[in-house]
Amino acid sequence: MPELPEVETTRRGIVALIGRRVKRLLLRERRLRWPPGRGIEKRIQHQCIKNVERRGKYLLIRLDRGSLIIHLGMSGRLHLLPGYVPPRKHDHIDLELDDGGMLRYTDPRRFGAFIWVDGDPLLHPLLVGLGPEPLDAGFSGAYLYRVSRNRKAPIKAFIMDSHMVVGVGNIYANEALFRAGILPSRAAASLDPADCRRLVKEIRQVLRKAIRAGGTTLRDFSAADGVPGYFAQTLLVYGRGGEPCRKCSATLVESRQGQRTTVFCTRCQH
DNA sequence: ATAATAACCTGAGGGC
DNA sequence: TGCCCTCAGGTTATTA
Repeated sequence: MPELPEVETTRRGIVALIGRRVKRLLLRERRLRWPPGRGIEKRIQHQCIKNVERRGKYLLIRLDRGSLIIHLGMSGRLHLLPGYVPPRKHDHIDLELDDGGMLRYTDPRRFGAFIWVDGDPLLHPLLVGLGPEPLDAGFSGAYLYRVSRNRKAPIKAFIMDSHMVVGVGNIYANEALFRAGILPSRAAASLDPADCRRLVKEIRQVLRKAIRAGGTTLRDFSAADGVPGYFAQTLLVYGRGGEPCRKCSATLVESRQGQRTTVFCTRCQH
């Protein structure tokens, strides 16, 4: 479900947690992609929430003596509720606050994660090897050119690899490659410095615009207050296979690349 | 080390 | 209405 813009939208929707205190954690289902550690309920109880951050597609909720690492997987959502609401199917975790509010974690497919860590969350094995944030200065054309040398993998798979750069999922990989005029199937190493500069520029731009729009809502994504994202109206290729290219009117081609639907224009992308 | 595939899950939608 | 198939915004583990 969520790529970087949707996770960032979620983060902004839950910053109101800061300064509030945990009354208790209610775990109805612990069979997630990475299960919450044993004893998480006891460890988090009565702690004050200090900050709400994001690293790639991970949300980091920092408390007095430790942090929550939350990943939404494909179908995860977080909702900040002002008071008690009866839980529905797939409402796996409630973080109850001492003022009566609660943060509810919902995830039908259970590909997500809700983990407690005592130490620095950035040193957790899931986070420690991650590539640069795409909106930080460390993600530059020069960087992409350097790390893609001798890499035969398709450039689309390459930019979706979180060890190269975080936050780029299937929607925005398709969109950025179209905007940069680069075919998704090209070997990463075949990009020259100008290609890399263009691609980095378009990745950054499309992510920034999507954040501004509140993310992309295709089926079920919404911000923590329930408001959907509006970036779907801006998508140029994703979900448009067989339809005319918005730049040149040629029919967009849809194929499958590494189990992922890939859409591109053979006239605009080379 | 790198690249390709399988695996983890549930739900929605299409064809019959 | 039901059954079977495919697909879905992610990531790791396993295999060559």
